[in-house]
Amino acid sequence: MQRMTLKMLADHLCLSPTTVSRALNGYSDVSEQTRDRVEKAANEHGYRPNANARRLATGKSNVIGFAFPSELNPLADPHFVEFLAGLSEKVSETDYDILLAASKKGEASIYERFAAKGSVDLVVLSCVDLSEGRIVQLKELGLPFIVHGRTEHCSSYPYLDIDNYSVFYQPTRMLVELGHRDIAILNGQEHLVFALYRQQGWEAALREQGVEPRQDFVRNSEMTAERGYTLSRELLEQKNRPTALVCSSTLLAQGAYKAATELGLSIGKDISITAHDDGLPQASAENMDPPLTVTRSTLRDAGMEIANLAIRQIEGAPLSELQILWNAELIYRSSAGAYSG
Amino acid sequence: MQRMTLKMLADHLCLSPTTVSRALNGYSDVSEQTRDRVEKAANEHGYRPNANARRLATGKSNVIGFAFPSELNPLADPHFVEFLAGLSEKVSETDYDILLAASKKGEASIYERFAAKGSVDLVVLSCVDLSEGRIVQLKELGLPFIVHGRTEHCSSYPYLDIDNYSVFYQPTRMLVELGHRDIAILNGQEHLVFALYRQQGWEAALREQGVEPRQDFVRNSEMTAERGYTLSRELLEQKNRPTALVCSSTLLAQGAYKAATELGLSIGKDISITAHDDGLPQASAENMDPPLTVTRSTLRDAGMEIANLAIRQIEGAPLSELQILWNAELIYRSSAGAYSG
DNA sequence: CTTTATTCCCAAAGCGCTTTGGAAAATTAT
DNA sequence: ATAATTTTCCAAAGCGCTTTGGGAATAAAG
Repeated sequence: MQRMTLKMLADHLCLSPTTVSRALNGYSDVSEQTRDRVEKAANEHGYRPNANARRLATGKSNVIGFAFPSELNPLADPHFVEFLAGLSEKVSETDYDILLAASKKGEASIYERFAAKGSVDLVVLSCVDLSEGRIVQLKELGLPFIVHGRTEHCSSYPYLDIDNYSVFYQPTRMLVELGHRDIAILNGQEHLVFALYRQQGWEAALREQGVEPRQDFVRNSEMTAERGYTLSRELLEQKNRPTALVCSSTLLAQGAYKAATELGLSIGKDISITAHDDGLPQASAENMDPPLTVTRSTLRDAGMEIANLAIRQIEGAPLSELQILWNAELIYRSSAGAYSG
Repeated sequence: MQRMTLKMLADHLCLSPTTVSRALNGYSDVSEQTRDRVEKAANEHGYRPNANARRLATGKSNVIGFAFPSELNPLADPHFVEFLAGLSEKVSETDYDILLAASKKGEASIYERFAAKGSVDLVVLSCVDLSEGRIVQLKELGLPFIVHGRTEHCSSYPYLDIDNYSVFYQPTRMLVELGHRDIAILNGQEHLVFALYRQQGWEAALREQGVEPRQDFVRNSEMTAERGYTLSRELLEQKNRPTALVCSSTLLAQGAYKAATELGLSIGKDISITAHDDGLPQASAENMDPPLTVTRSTLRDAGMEIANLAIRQIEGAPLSELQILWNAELIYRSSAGAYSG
């Protein structure tokens, strides 16, 4: 079966391709009557404009790109996958698509390709770290982008981020007020921006109460249950063990639960545990035993919002509307309790 | 900075666009000398043909599509993610891209869009189930596809699959020879084709030795550690419990290990456990304690091979070269042992 | 009834590439 | 020397769409 083209449809309707195109694209200079006729015929014949022809004509691809270096496969990280799920769910409600590109030669080469080939309108950046070369490169290439997260110079580009400072500030402060002094953190990898901000939030909350943050109570690692377990064992087996653990992910907290349990510590009594909850289905905070105190902000929502922002950016929204900071609220559950000296 | 076009490059070289295009595309009717000159200039100026223009001209998009219904998000399944990682890793070595599309209205609507818009050369199907409507639809649409897995009428389309019959036949047979009679299976969801074939392999291995397969020893479910745990508890707590468990995934086996351990059963002695090993990094069979006996065939390799096949298919390889069946070898480790009545 | 707006439609010119079908120049054959 | 090839290049015609810049009706205003 021959694919239906604009011209064929036009011939069929005894109209010019111009008019059919304009009718379908909602221009006002076509009568309602013809527009109806055109739309009906288009539906009947299952006509869809050829994507590539349209892209060539408009210079827009309606594609959102996502690149990653294949060695550090983000697909292996449930946090990232959850984000991507939100992104693609939202994008699929629109006429945009998502292009995935992995490369052994790093993202830089992909962006360069994207930019030169024009196969993508915008790229989404995630897992930003402190020395974010990608942003510089994308600016040079003139390839629009949106960042999930922020770097230091975030004022000049669109982003969506959560207030990571407060993500650790809030639970730490709460724990201090519950009487805890020895509060350790299980954080994400230290090159990641969010991890830095979270650590700062933790330090600030402690210092406010006159507690000097102990650097030996800081752990940075991949956010998996396994690592959470290992690091928690380390921390909790010391003689001067922390009485509370603030984790960057519910996965880390899962590991912490296991370690605490093995060491015979009662969670919420002998040891208080909190985490940031990204809404991973594999590690739901409320179903843990005991239920886990968290700051919550789901990655799925973030993915969806990034999709919104991306599309609005492509359609020309001003920068000011494309910089969003979400707050994560503290949800108290029984995994945290008063210090029992 | 203005994007470099073919025409600009041609002007710069005092050649016609035709010649430049043909030089870059390896046609033989351009002298080696000019070809060199063209290639050098193209590199210098970072010229890449505009993807959309090329697509329009050639009618090929160089894009491999992947669709999924957004409610049943395959990204949540580590098995699928591992497959996708392999796929994208391989694809990224070529000039192809991967388009991801999620839809609430099911894959059907996506394929229809893909076909009508011409945004994709081929789609990859995975998680095929018995009543595979997608295949019928794609044939009708004339949209090329390749299947990871098979259905019953697999002779007419390209696929890559592993011999799932033997995936369960081999370990079951081995277990029977070790003296086991009561062998239960923890299989994938029953609507999935691979689960069916595996079950048949299990049944055959039992019947060959005169053991009638017990239907109450069959469990079908999502392949997660949690489900593996629950189902194993169920099975092992019965009075007439199975003495061996054959699992469809190392994740299920992880759950089985936990259940067995909790019930005080020594793995490899009181209870033998085997699994199919998809090569998930989260659940490595050799690192389990005791090391897990498996049939192994990694999903990452499958993803890479599907990428190869997809591209060869697009480039016109005959069907006969595009139907591949892999065997999964049995790797014996100490999680399985002789029946100790 | 003319003039000025409005409404509705379309011819033609691209978008940036590939491909077809020669043509000119350089080689080889006669 | 001319004729027959071979080599090397290019003009022009698309691919299927959007957009520009009118033009022919029709309606409103003078």
